[in-house]
Amino acid sequence: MEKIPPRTVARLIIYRKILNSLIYEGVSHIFSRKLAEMAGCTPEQVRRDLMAIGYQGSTVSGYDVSELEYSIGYVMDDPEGVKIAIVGGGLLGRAILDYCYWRYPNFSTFLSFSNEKDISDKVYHGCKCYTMKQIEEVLEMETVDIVILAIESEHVQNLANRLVKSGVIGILNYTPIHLDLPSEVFVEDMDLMLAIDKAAFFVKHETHIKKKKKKKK
Amino acid sequence: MEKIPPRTVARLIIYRKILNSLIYEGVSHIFSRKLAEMAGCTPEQVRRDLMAIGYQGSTVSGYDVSELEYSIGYVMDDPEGVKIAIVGGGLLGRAILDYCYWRYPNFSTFLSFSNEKDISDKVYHGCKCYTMKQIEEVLEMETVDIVILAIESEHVQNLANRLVKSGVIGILNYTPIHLDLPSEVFVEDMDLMLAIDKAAFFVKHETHIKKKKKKKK
DNA sequence: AGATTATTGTGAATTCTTTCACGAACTTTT
DNA sequence: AAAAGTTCGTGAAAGAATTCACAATAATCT
Repeated sequence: MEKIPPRTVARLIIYRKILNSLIYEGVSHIFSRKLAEMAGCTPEQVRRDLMAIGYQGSTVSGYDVSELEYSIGYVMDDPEGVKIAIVGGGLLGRAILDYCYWRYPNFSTFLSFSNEKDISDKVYHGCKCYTMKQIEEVLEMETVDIVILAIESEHVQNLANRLVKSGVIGILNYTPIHLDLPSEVFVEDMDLMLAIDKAAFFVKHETHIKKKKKKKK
Repeated sequence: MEKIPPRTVARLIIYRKILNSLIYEGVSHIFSRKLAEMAGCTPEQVRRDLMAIGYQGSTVSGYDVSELEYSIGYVMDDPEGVKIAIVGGGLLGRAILDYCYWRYPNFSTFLSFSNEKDISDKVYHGCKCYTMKQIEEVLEMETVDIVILAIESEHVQNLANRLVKSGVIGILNYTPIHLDLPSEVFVEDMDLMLAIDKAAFFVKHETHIKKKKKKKK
């Protein structure tokens, strides 16, 4: 399979979420125009993106919702699933855990690490909780692919190094500290303040407004 | 001033955060190479980005940290500041509020709306808290530019419409529901699960790995 | 049964972004 | 004082992503 462009990947994930809710609602087919509208992009993008995964629709009824959902999953999901841990039992960590609890599509394991006494050693939403000291020990037993970092501590870089050494290959970094890690590790800095700053700029400069639709001839 | 490319805006915000911590540490000058390393991008990108805001460095000592920080602020900040409200007093809402409390650079007002009885009518980190019912009433008195949506409710679209009608022009949407709003409104969907899905894909497909540095001749 | 309309798939054009490559300015080394 | 090494700024090339525009197809209307 050809390499899928990153922007396409991001949108495919969105389409998939929409398709799943359409399945739930009992919708059987959808046109690129409608899907684009629901996803917040253009119909052309939808069609190009689906080209990338080789899914073909019909000019009559558009795309078969279930089939398409399956096709996206086929291309994107790893058959072994993805194992995830959350580090940090504060407000944010627990918020994310709650969030995941309600709708985790294809992630097999969840683990949680935290220093908070009342959280460690419990099972929360089916998710085993440990103390931070146990990280190495636990990751020795259970493989974890992605760690969600949601702590306030200063020693995040150190912690990240420990995680990578224990076999973690992806980090979602909710701390405001930029992490420097080997390039094989996927790191996404999710700094909440940066998102606000960005919104502030675009709102004030009106740079985000799309150009007008051009007239039909 | 020429329109600043969106990617550049995103990076400028990152540079600025770094520059502020450098100021705090007493560093007076920095080279594009170092700044790039700290920001996770290339020196060429740094130099191009700074071109976009018309800041000139020196070939000898690089960029003056304070001056550059000021220049970025001059281009990006609205002199009137940005007024922000958080809707939702659950774990996520409070996490974000805590987060903002520690480091809000140039946002003037914070308001918070929530249904939780024990949160409304309080002042939290200097942030006035109201019930959701008071939204129109409060927004009539105080302008709010950006709202951070951090609720679990189903009627998010409705709520968003109300907010926009009350003058809100930007929304950071932490709910999993895609919002359909007039194109003048800046909306960023921040669905936490999508971030995980994306990480899962890139981790498993190793698409994120940069190509090797090429040899010097 | 022909004209009209809607939709997909996709080459080609366009726009946006990154990277390359090198001149100019200055410092340090030999 | 010449050579070698930095670094910045930037034109130009390369690479990605989006958008345009239209052929192909099938349904519906007149």
